[in-house]
Formats: sequence, C-alpha cells, structure tokens
Amino acid sequence: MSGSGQMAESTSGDQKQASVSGGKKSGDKGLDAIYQSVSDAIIEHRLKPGARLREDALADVFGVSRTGIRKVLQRLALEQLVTLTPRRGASVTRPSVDEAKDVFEARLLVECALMEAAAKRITEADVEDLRNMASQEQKALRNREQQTAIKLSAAFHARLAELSGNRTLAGFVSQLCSRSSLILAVYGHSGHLGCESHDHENLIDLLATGEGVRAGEFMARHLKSIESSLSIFEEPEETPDLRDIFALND
Amino acid sequence: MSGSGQMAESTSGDQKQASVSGGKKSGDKGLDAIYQSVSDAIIEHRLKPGARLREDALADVFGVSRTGIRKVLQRLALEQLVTLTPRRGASVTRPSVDEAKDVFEARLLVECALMEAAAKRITEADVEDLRNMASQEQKALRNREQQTAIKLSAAFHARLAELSGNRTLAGFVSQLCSRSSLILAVYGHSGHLGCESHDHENLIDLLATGEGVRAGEFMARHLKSIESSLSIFEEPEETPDLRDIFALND
DNA sequence: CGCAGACATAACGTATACAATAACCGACAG
DNA sequence: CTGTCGGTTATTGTATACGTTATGTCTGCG
Repeated sequence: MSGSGQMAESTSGDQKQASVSGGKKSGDKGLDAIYQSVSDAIIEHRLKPGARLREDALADVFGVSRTGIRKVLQRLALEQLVTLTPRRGASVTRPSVDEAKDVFEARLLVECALMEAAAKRITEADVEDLRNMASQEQKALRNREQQTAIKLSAAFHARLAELSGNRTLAGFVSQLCSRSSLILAVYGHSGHLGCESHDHENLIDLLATGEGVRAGEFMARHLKSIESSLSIFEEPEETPDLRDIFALND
Repeated sequence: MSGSGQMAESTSGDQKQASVSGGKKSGDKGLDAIYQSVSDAIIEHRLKPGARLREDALADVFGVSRTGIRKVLQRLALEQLVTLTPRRGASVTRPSVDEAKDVFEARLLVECALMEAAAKRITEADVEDLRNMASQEQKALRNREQQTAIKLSAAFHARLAELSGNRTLAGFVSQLCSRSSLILAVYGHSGHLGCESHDHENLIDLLATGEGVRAGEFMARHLKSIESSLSIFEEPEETPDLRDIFALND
C-alpha cells in the first residue's frame, strides 16, 4: 500500500462536476493517501521511533513535491506521531516515559468512561463489525504478523470509541491509540504484544449484552495490563537532556 | 491586530514579528506568533464564526507569504477552529449542534476527572496564579470586555487542566476550551457570558484545600450551567442540510 | 599526531510563480 | 422578462527555486 495510491492526473476528459451532492470532503487529492501510508507505516513499526523522515526522500517516493510532504508531516506532528525539529527535519517520535504515562492515563480515563455510552448505542451491525476486527487481529497474531496486529488493535480501540457517538472524544482516542502503538514499539517487549489475550472478545460480549459499567471496568483492567506489560525505564539517551545534566540555563 | 507580542517559547530565542522579506535573523519562524494572533482573534470573537480567512489577505496583514499562512491555517483546522473547504478557502468554524454537545460532554468527562489530580498537585504558586487569572477575568467582566473575558475564561480552564500534570490531557482540554469559545459565540446569548458568577473563585478554594472530589463535582455543575445557558437550537441555515431535508442518499 | 577552523554539501524554511477550479457576471435566446 | 450558457476573475493547490543553516570532512598548524 505504500508508494502507489495516488490518482493519476491524466486528463480524464469528461470529469464534470457530479459533486454537487456527492463526495463528502474528497478535496484532498492524494495527500490523505500519503498521510495514511506514512501513518500506517509508523503504527506498524515499519518506521521505527527515531527514524528520520527526509522531505526529499518522501517526496521522491510518493511522487509529489515537498510542499505536500510538508503538509503531511505537519499533520503527523500535530498528532504527535512525528517530531519536527526546527532545522533538522522530521523523525518518528520517540515517546518519553512521561508521555507514555500520560497517554495511558488519558486512555484509562476516556476509554473506560466511553464504554457506558457505547453499550447503550451499540447495534447488531456494530457487534458484527467488532467481532470481525477482533478475529482479524487474532489471525494476525497467530501468523506472527505483529505489525498488522498492532495496527488492528489500535483500530479496534478507536472503533470502540466511535460507538459512543462523540466524535470529538473518538478522535482523541484514535490519536491516543496511535501514540500507544509508538509506546509499544519503544517500551514493549519484542514478541509480546499488549492485547494478546482474548480481552477484545470479552469486551465485545459485555457491550453486546449492554453491561456498560462492567465493560468500563474490564477496559480499565485491559489497559492497565497493557501498561504494566511495558518496561518503562529511563532512557539513557535523550537529546535534550544535556541542559538538564549540566544545569546550563537556556 | 498585527504585531501583538506573545509569550516566547523557551526553545530558542524570541522573535518579535515577521519581518519583511529579506533577512530573518531569528531563524526560528515567527509563524507561532501569527498562529497565536489568529487564534486569539477567533477566541475573542473578533473573527466571528463563518468569517472567511483569505490566504492573500492574511499574508498581506502579517507580512509573510501564503506558505506560512497555509501552515497556520492548517494547524487551526486540525484544532477545529477553522474549517478548510477544498476549493473555497478557510473560514472560522461554525460549530454544529452535535459538535457543541460533544465538546461539552468531553469537557464534562475530562475536566472533572482532572480536578482530583489537580487538587493533589497544586502548589501555592499555582493558587496565586489562578487567583490572579480569576481576578483579571472578573475585572474584564465588570468592564464589559466580553471578548477579553471569554479568552481569560478559556485560559483559566486550560490552566486548571495543566495542574493535573498530564500534558496530553491538558492539551486536549485546551482545545476543547477554544472550541467552547466558538460555541459561545454561536449559541450564547449576547451580554450573558458563561462563567459569569464566581464559580472560578470557588473552584480555586476547593482545590487549595485539597478537596479534589468536591472540586470535580463543582466543575460538573459549572460546566452544566454553562451548557444549559446556551440556546442550542437547530440552525435553519446549514449548507449540507439539504440532503437531510430532501432525504437524498449520498 | 591531534585539534581547530573553514569549506563544501545537503537538507530545511520561505517565497514566488504557475495552473486549475469554482464563483460571479453578462449576454443571448426563448 | 426569464433562464441558461459562456466568459472572466478571483482564490486556492501545487511545484519549483532560492536562501539559510547545520553537519561532516578536509586541511593546516601547533
């Protein structure tokens, strides 16, 4: 999915405006696709934390100019997936220990609270969809496709949050899940994914039976178990530590 | 509105304003200052919802080229303060009824929960600072400077969230407060500001005495009273409503 | 032989130029 | 008089070019 995925701007001729009542916001031509590709690559750990993302290289790969790449990079930076250093370019964010703690604290607070609303609003189709996602995730895990599993797990949690009907909070959770994927990459043990057990299936069961409170409690345990499975140690190598170490004023 | 000095980031130096084309010795871009100016103007309702933000006009006003303006606009768009319509440019977001509901629901969930952590971590200096902010807000209200009061109110809530120590959630609350300011502009009664009473002072008292739970409950009442003071009615004029009205499938 | 300073290179930041598209207005026909 | 079609204009989207800065290397001097 990387590389291709941009519509060719060949003269389509009779592309009249049938968009009076058609597309939602399909204005972004190929930039959204590029964003998705890069985002997926980061979430799937194909781009590891600390990897440098040169604008020229990305522009070359995706066949657009640096202008578009900069837009994508900026969006990723606002979502905290990449870090933009003033004169040094972009790199995949390496979450700090504090960031990791904050992210999981936020998830604990928001995702659990959202379960009650989700339980009230969930439909049969939603349950079907969620079971499908969970099954795909399990399959990926069995096939040792950790990258895919991580992405699917994040998508599952994001989908869950969407059920609440609150788009604002759902978007926030989606961001948190993406960042969690980065945290997994840095502080997680290789070969030991967070959502390894059948927690997601259990979660679906609770929601399907309308047990919102129980689902929230279960989600709390689920997230705590993920967090505790991480080995959050202070990293010896942190670039801006120098000032701290030597107590130099800025 | 041009040339309003903002707080300088601690990262590297300070930049007064965007200088004319030529040597920018500051190196670091002054785009953050432009962002702050536009953001403040929106939050203070000097730019009202629906107002169009032409790139050329902004570029001319701030003395930079459209490139920088686009970056600022995009950031504002990701924070939902401006809406970017594909070929029509940027305009100040006019929050829908659903958005307003979502935002206040999110604030209710997050801000209240954060009060407990804030009560545990608050320091004397924080209390001093908060009282100062609340006093400024009251002064602005007495002087009928609604614009300033609205901005200060949003800043107060954002500052409160910062006390929790969770930067991720604090940033989220800050966004929600900015959006709330927009909601106030659309659905609030003129001459009747949300945080009119002395709720903020009471909130500080509760936090200063370590009553986190009480503070959370008070915050809940506070936010609900703001929300209920709004007149959230269905807007008769919503561009995409046509599909809804005529039940045209997409 | 080691360090320091300068130069070259490469990557980012900004501006400008070009192209595409949608809105607006005028003209013409029914 | 009205509706529709075509042209014009204005504004955004994209690309490219240029300037700035940081980094790495090379050379000269101690």
